[in-house]
Amino acid sequence: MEDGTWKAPSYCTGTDDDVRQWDTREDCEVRQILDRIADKWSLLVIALLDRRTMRFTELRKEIDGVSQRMLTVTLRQLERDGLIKRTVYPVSPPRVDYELTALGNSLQEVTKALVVWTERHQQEISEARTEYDQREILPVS
Amino acid sequence: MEDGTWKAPSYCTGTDDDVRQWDTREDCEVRQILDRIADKWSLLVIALLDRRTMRFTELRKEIDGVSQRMLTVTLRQLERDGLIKRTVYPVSPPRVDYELTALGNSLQEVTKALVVWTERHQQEISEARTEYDQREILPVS
DNA sequence: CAGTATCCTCCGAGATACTG
DNA sequence: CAGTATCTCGGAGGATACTG
Repeated sequence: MEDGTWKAPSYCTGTDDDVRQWDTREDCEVRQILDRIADKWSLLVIALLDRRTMRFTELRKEIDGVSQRMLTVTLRQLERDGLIKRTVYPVSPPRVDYELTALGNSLQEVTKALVVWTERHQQEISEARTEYDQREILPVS
Repeated sequence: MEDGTWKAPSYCTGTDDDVRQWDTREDCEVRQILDRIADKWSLLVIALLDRRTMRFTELRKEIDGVSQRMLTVTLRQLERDGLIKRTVYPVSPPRVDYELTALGNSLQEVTKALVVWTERHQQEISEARTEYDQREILPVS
């Protein structure tokens, strides 16, 4: 941080069997970016913008439960991180379009895999929970 | 919810060009699971358990900043979701091992991709932020 | 329409103390 | 060692009102 020395990537890629060494320091960049991506709304926004341009109100309508403020905050953060592009048309009433950048699109492919995984395994998770909860009720034989 | 009717998958897989229709309802299962996975510590725990068995204190040492309580809570949730297996050895002092289940391992592959993406693009994000912040300081020409 | 600007609430998460 | 049991607090996020 204080000097300009090269910092090794935190997720070291050695031999294929050794891709496991983590930088889990609280202040490391990966943790920070991950926290941002994995927040309450970002994943949803990124998924919805997949190969689509959307306006503010469109996004608001699609994402159940998001407040005006939080959608704005989320969009600003994503824009700041270079993941989405915000285009303002100087017309009245105002019109603002949001779309993924190339960077955002590459992230979208990864997060989509996460969503698809969740879709595909929600049943298993649901069953595991039921089983776990029943064990809790009857801990004694 | 109240009836037993079949609910279509929220992430509809129609033709390959149409994989975009989301169920973004607040109470939908995918949102709930995603919120769980994307919480502050789960991703870290899952990544660390990649092809490894670890004890409680080991995990605590590896994950910078996690409190005893939050590690316990996180591990319990992951166990409940069927993602990790908890093994208690009845010895003194107690010994508890944590490892991924098959389900947990399949998730790990997906989340690893997310971490790798973050690693690979942190520089770009960092630069985008700098540029954005400088635009903010000088909004006028 | 697409936002800001405030105010306020709630609970995720940390700190601390205790235990089988 | 591997946890529980409490208490506490900051800040993420919601509600509402206003505006270019």
